[in-house]
Amino acid sequence: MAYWLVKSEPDAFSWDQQMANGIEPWTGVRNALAASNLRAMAKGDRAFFYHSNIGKEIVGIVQVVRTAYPDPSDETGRWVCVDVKAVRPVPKPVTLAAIKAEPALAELALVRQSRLSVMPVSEEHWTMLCRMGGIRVR
DNA sequence: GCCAACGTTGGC
DNA sequence: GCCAACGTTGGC
Repeated sequence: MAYWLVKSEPDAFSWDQQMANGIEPWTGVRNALAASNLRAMAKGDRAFFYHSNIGKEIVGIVQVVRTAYPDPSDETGRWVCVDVKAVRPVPKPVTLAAIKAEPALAELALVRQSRLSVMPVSEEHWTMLCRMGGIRVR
């Protein structure tokens, strides 16, 4: 199982909406690198749900329930989306400031490439971020 | 195929 | 609201 981080501006689509809806298509990705990350997702993979611009923190965890398929919001047919399901909120949201303050997370794509909206997260980073968020791991 | 101009994202 | 980073577009 692989781990990811996906970003959303809460003004456009928030974690509260994700939890209310349950399963939701993750649409609107229009960046080649982010799209290739979407294509690499497998069913059962988990992803952090991050609020960009407002909040700037990891607020929840979702699970991939459908792998990449043509994004219905894209009329050119060139871009893809996946379906994700809300798994659980993060009890103590992990802020960008807290992530930047942790030297072991300096290599995280969220820090290194701030404009990327879909990115992989290593298992080590995933575990660390879960613990920072108040989720017991193993 | 290069690169300047321009647009967008997202942190501050 | 500003601006740095970076992706895209279009002239040559």
